[in-house]
Amino acid sequence: MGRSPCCAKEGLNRGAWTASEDKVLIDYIKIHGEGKWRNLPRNAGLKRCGKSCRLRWLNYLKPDIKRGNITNDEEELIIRLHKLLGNRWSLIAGRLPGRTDNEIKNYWNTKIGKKLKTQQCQKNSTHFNQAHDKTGLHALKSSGRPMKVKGNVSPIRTKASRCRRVVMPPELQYNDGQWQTKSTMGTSTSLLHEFSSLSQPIPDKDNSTDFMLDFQMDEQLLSDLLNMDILQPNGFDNGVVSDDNNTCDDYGLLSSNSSRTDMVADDAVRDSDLCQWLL
DNA sequence: AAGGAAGCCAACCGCAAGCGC
DNA sequence: CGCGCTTGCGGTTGGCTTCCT
Repeated sequence: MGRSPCCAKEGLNRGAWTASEDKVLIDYIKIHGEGKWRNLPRNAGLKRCGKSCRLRWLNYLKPDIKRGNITNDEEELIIRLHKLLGNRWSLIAGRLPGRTDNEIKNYWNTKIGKKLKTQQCQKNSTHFNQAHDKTGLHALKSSGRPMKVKGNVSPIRTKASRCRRVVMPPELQYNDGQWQTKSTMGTSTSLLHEFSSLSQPIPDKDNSTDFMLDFQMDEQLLSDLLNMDILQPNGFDNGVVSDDNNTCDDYGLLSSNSSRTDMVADDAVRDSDLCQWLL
């Protein structure tokens, strides 16, 4: 038998939505509400796939969607949340009222990621210049637009991952609801610094910054996380060694598959819990 | 002025979680 | 418990716009 396709591919409109299609969708949802996306197109008389209707509504037509430029405050928040959550755009969007995950994802891919990469490359260039002066790696136009560079510059490729395992350095112990160093057993606040200095790259090149996902942390630690300077390489990722192709790894622009990490605290926190902390 | 490169963003695609039966 | 369906998510694509040479 098999599963029926989400929508019949034939006879459906594709591409950009027209104003009349938008109106039909809006009118239908006004009356019947959201949901039942699969049946919506047929009931509403739209020649669109249900997924397409849902996407159009959620990303564009929904009344509470905020249009217009991302503000500096929003950008700062996105950066911090991304540092904490990785490419979990829906969670990030949940903290930005009126913004959609798609919008934030696009904004990240086109603006923030690039900006951070540029800044890091500029920073690296002071060390990199002497040895790699001819690579053009950090070449920038005066306008700030990156020059076309041949060579080993990789595009930013982030990968979403559902972190189920957390790597903790052996120096840390979980004690009374906190991670503490064996040496100091300090508070979670001081721990942040301790942890930063202790974190090391995983031998099999796991440069992930998302190892903190699903990690059980108290509010104070979360506050520290959100207030960390994203451009401070000595954050979580201190000591992370960039591989040959990715000079900006230590900003968390590249995440990795959590399955490669060793387990210490499995399933410590679910997404919903993380959301609770963020609220 | 024109052609190509890069930027931008809406939309699509495939996968997986969650749910009901 | 297993299966199928629905929904949501994140990565990718395609086309229009803007910028640069």
